[in-house]
Amino acid sequence: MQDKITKLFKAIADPTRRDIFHALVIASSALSITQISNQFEMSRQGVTKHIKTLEDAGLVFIESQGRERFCNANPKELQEVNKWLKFYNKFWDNKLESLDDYLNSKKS
Amino acid sequence: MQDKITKLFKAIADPTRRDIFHALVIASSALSITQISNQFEMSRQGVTKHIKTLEDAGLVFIESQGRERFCNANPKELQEVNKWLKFYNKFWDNKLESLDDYLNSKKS
DNA sequence: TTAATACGCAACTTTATGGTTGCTAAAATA
DNA sequence: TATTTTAGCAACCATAAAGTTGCGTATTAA
Repeated sequence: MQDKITKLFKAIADPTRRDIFHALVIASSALSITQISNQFEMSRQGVTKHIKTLEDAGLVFIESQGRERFCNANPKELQEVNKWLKFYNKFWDNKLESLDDYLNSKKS
Repeated sequence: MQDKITKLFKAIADPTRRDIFHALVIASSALSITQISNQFEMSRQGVTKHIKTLEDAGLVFIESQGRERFCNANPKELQEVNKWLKFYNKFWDNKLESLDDYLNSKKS
């Protein structure tokens, strides 16, 4: 339905999902769905949906253990965002050499 | 209604808007609404809406000249995304020192 | 001054998104 | 075994988002 990078951008475009993701990143261990939803003023189902979105985007992975599902952040996936940004960095970064490089590569 | 960073993330979460933004970044000069919409298989109004979203996010600024409205990319605004990413970089970057720094700063 | 061009505004349609509740099933506990 | 806990699934609702068409208006060109 949607390409990977779009899924990723959409996942982090929602403030609640950024919060959930952040909670998982700074957590010292994996958190169950219930543990996460207790931290938010929202139904468990609402949280579950957000986690599904994060999972689809590759930002979260889940390990089932008995009846519980432990969620882990996968911040490495944000490298994709970083890659996307990299091209545009040339246009605002202080390292103007990069822009030069880009312009030269365009000519050749 | 929405905070700045959310607007920014939502703006770049749409593939068409990323395309429009990209077209503006690599354009050698500012492009009018009509010039942009000619590059897309979409009505001019559709493009106008996207540009409004990009403008609200600070990614595009417009200079009116007569009956025309010339659009310019403002890639510098992506610094905000970069800032947001920076925190999570610690968790996947090769520079593990940064992670160390972070963990130490947590303890103290 | 007439005609064409560039554009905004408003209304409307469709589909996505964010969220809810109710129910069911599996696993853990008493 | 009976009960509580954890969580998925499905249906539903409200609002937002993506896109369209039609129309009015200012500016430029003929």
